[in-house]
Amino acid sequence: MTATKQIQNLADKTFATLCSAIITGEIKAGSKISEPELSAQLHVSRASLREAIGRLEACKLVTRKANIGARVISLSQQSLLEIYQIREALEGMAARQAAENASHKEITQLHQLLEHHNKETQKINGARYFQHTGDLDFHYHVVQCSHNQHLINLLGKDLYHLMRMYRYQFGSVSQRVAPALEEHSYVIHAIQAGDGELAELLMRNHIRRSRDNIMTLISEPLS
Amino acid sequence: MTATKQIQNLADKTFATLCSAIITGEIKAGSKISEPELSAQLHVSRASLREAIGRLEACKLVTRKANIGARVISLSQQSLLEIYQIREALEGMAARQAAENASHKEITQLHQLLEHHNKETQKINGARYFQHTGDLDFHYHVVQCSHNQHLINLLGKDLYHLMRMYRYQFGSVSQRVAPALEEHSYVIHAIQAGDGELAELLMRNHIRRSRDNIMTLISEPLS
DNA sequence: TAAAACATAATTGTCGACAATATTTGACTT
DNA sequence: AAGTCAAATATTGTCGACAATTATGTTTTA
Repeated sequence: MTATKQIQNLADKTFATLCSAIITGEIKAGSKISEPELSAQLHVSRASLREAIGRLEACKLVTRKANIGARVISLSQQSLLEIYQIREALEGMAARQAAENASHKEITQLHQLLEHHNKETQKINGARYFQHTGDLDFHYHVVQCSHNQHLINLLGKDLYHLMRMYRYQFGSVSQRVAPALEEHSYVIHAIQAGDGELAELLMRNHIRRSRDNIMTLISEPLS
Repeated sequence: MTATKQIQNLADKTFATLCSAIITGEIKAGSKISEPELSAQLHVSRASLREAIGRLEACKLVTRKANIGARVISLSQQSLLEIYQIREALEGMAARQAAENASHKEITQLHQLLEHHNKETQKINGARYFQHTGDLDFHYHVVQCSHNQHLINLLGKDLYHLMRMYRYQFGSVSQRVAPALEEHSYVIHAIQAGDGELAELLMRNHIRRSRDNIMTLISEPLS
């Protein structure tokens, strides 16, 4: 899909490893990160490890205190709410700019993506598939269409990991797969029509509904 | 004003030093960063320096390529435009949440800040003062009032330095100090009234006007 | 003369060791 | 027995050195 990962240094690989481990919960949320322990476990020097930890801090997956060390962030409903509010603002703007800047080719790809997701969700376990990759995929592509490089970096590199972490660890499979897909369709049509104002409005509504859904699921744990 | 800077390690200090140097243009935009040179100049080991550079990368002041090194970002009109668009979305949301969450005390402080800025701009060179610190100050405080910690970090720690860099190096003194102060006043009143919808709208308009002003000044350099 | 290939120099990446700080352990006092 | 202080231990911060990669400059060749 995207360009193949170019050669990367040890710190990059270590960052990728830790990133997955934190997102999936293999390294527990709220736990302390021990440099000697991890450095031995990953067969990496502390220097490379520390650089990796620095990047984890940059994308908000860990917090660091001087002379004390790094901790994986703790998940909370409040924090998740804040992230959704930021996404509403940022992805709303992304949708607006996508309507202004997306090429014909990109719009075609958006339609294809939507169709692909529709087919996938008809299969068994489609809901889960959609929840874990499909939805983020759609949002990712809309952001790309904005052609706003700062926005792409902010959402794609900084907030993306956080969102995935919450999906993995908080993530009950959503009951609103069908409505979400329909809302995606509306957004795409507004983008295709070049109506930035409408695209922003629809995207914001979509994210707000998604947020409300998650929040009620969390505050009333049913299982 | 804010809490006094607590004890910090060498990497922190080095980051602060480089941050200023880059923002003010002492280290020229687009120039390459030589680790041996800087490490000797600042009397700091390369390890500490590299950690500082990592943080510069995190707040987008430098870009890094594997095995090649770090470069200070290049300033461009396009990039500045993108930053303003992100600020419009993010600070609009901040104003909305400030209207919902700000305490009476914080609102009083906003009024005091506005009054202070009004007085300052009546003095000689007030326009320059306002341009370089006052305006950012107001926006900073509104963001604080949102009580959204993620938003505060994103705007305050990540985007703040970038904005200052553009102000310093692109920054002709604005001709719209008075209108800007008036717009600030409107935003504060909406926040005080608890009208989030209006506060967001007013803040977005304010930032958009500020953006348009800068953009025309840049594309028609008058001096 | 221009371009390719090689050798040299400089820069970034990686590592282990030492110093400074924080945490734990344990003895001692009240 | 509980609390406090001090020594001991472990963790983070900092450094200089070596390895790998990239940039430079020279020579060789078409």
